Order: sequence, then structure tokens, then C-alpha cells
Amino acid sequence: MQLSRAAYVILGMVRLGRRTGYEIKSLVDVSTRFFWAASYGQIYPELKRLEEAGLLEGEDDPESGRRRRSHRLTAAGERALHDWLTSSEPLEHELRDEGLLKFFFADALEPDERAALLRRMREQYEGLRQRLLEIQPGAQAARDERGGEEFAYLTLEWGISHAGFMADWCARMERRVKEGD
Amino acid sequence: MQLSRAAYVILGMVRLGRRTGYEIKSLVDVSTRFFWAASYGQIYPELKRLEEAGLLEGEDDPESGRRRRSHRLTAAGERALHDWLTSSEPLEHELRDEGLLKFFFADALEPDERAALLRRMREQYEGLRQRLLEIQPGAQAARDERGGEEFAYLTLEWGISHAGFMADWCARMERRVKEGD
DNA sequence: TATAGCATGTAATTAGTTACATGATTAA
DNA sequence: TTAATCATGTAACTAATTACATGCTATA
Repeated sequence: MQLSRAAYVILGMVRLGRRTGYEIKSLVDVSTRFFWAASYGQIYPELKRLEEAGLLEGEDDPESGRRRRSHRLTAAGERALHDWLTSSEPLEHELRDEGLLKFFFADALEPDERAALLRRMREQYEGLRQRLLEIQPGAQAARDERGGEEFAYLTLEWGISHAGFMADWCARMERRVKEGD
Repeated sequence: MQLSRAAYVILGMVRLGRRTGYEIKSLVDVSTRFFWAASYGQIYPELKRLEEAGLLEGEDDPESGRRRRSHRLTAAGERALHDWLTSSEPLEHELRDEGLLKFFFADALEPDERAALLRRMREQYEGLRQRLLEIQPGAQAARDERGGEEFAYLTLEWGISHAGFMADWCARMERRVKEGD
């Protein structure tokens, strides 16, 4: 049974204690979405499929009047997640960065336009870095409170240093296109 | 008139002297595809649309028996490309990295499995770096021969140092998960 | 003479986002 | 009481890949 990547996102999130589609999406939006996005349009149908496949067990959990379906991993679900995590298939990797694409074509620009492009790119990466730094305290708390969110926290650190790498590269190029002026 | 990103890839590639769909795809495959991919299924229909919109001018160019359509930018095409390059719209940015996604869920793994994941990630980034280093001599030659491929070359340098950054990060994490063992 | 490369194109599929509808609960 | 948040779900759309069909030319 070949599962989609979205399915593994869900299995992993349920393993981290996110029981509902809503909770899964909320965590995705402040974590994996920087390297693997997922929308409601994927999450809810996939939750249903995973239940039907016996990898998740769902339970209606009224908690009052509000409708709410709570999920947990079955043994088969745990196994499917682990098999994917340890599989030796090539790891998918894909980047779309419009800034780099424009930079690739920057021979068509004037020196000041090149500098402006790099400044915008740098500002966007610095903005991303700021947003991640704002997420950090909450992530740190979650790591300390909950068991087993150590690696979630480490990917946040990756995000911060990666955004820093990109911003630095932009700054370096900015200086370079200005002196070549 | 709102153009797709693929349209700008094509306009930019034609500006760099790639006249046919085939030539465009060939350059994409060793350059932008590392930060912006494009397939034949996008390129040929888009070339036709850009001609119909008057941004490209196409000419059948038999060159013998083989069918071949040669394109060049019109003034409107040049303008559309320039407008996009200098536009202040937010720059799209999207990453999908299965290695990072697995790392995010690595609390579910044993210490040796974590190290194995990071080793595979590092090997993949080192492999990418090698492939880019192999492309480099050709890109350097193109930069020196042709006018106006300076920035194409600089994005290759970005790719090499970026792959290096990722490989180094993996190596650092590999050491870290081993000592926490 | 056969294989690799040049060259164009599209049909079918898959993946994914967007936008909306619905309604309960909690905090200001 | 009103806005924000919790919560589920899907229909319509858009984007993009894959896989194929076709056929010429140059080279080993």
C-alpha cells in the first residue's frame, strides 16, 4: 500500500498527539509548511482514507455540542510511519523560489534594479527569519512540556539558520552588484 | 494580462538566446530546475500562447528536413519580462523536502535510525553538490563566450554553496544525534 | 545500421489550492 | 453581542507531471 506524503504528515502529527484535522492543520501551519505544506483539502479526505485502511482509529468525541473526531494511531499506522521514516527510497526534494528565478535572468536588469531585487529577496528572508524567531518560544515550551517534540524543535532551528543563510547570500550579492556598478 | 511563472521562464530563456522549446527545456534542466522546474507539457503550449499574445515572434526554420520553430522576443515581450523582474509583488517561495519532513518526525526513531536518516540526507545533498560542480565548467564557458549569462552562472554558485550548507547542517545533526546516544 | 540526440506536441492523470458552507464555543 | 477560534467538509479549479507518439539527423 503506497501512501501519499500527506498521509505520512498526518500519521506523524497524530503520533505527536494532534488528534483532529483542525489540530493537525494548526501545527502544520507553524511547522512543516515551511518544507512540506498541507491543506484542509488534503487533510480531511486523507484522515478518512487512513481510517478505512486501518492505520488510524477515529472516535466521535462530542465534548459538548461541537462535533469533533479524535484520532489515534493503530499498530499498523505506527508501522507504516516507521517504515516510511526508515525507507531508503530517494528523498523527494523540490524548491520553487521566484527570487532566484528572477536573479537567474538579472542580466536583463540595470545595476540599480539588480540591487533592488536582491534587497527585496533579503527582506523576505529576513521577514521569514523573524516569523520563525517569534514561533520559537512556543516551540521551546512544547518541547519542554510534551515528550517527543525534540526534533520538531530542531527543524525550527534549521529554518532560522536557513533563512539566515539565504539573507546573508542576498546581502553578499547586493554588495557585489553594487561594486560592479 | 497576468502571465504564469512558466511564461516568464520562457521569455527569459528566449532572451538568453534559446530559440526552440527543446533548447529552452535543455537549459532549464541544468539550471532553473533546481529552483524552478518546467516540463514540455508547460513549455510548448505556453510558447504558442506567448506568440498569440504577441510577446514572442515565432518562425519556422527548416534548416533542412527537420521541423523547428525559432522564437525571439518582441518589444512587448521584452517589456513583460522586465516588468515582472522589477515588480514588487511578494516573491513566491516554496520548499518540499522529504528529508526535513522525516527529520521533523524523528522522535519516532531509534538513535541509529536517526543517524542513518541524516546520513542519507547528507549524501543526497553532497550528490547534488557534485552534479552542480560537474555542470560548472560548461556554465563558466557559456558565461565567457556568450554575453549576458553572468547571473545564470551566479545562481549555479548559489546552488553549490546552498547544497554545501544543507550537507553541513546534516553532518552537524548527525554528530549531535550520535553523542546524545 | 543503430543509437543518441534534436525537435514538437498532447492526452491522461495526479496533486494540490482556494473558496466556500456550516455551525458550535469562548473571550472581549 | 460580536468577533475570534474551534471544527468539519467538499466542489471547483489550476497547475503540473508523466508518458507517449512522431520523425528527422548526426555519429560511432
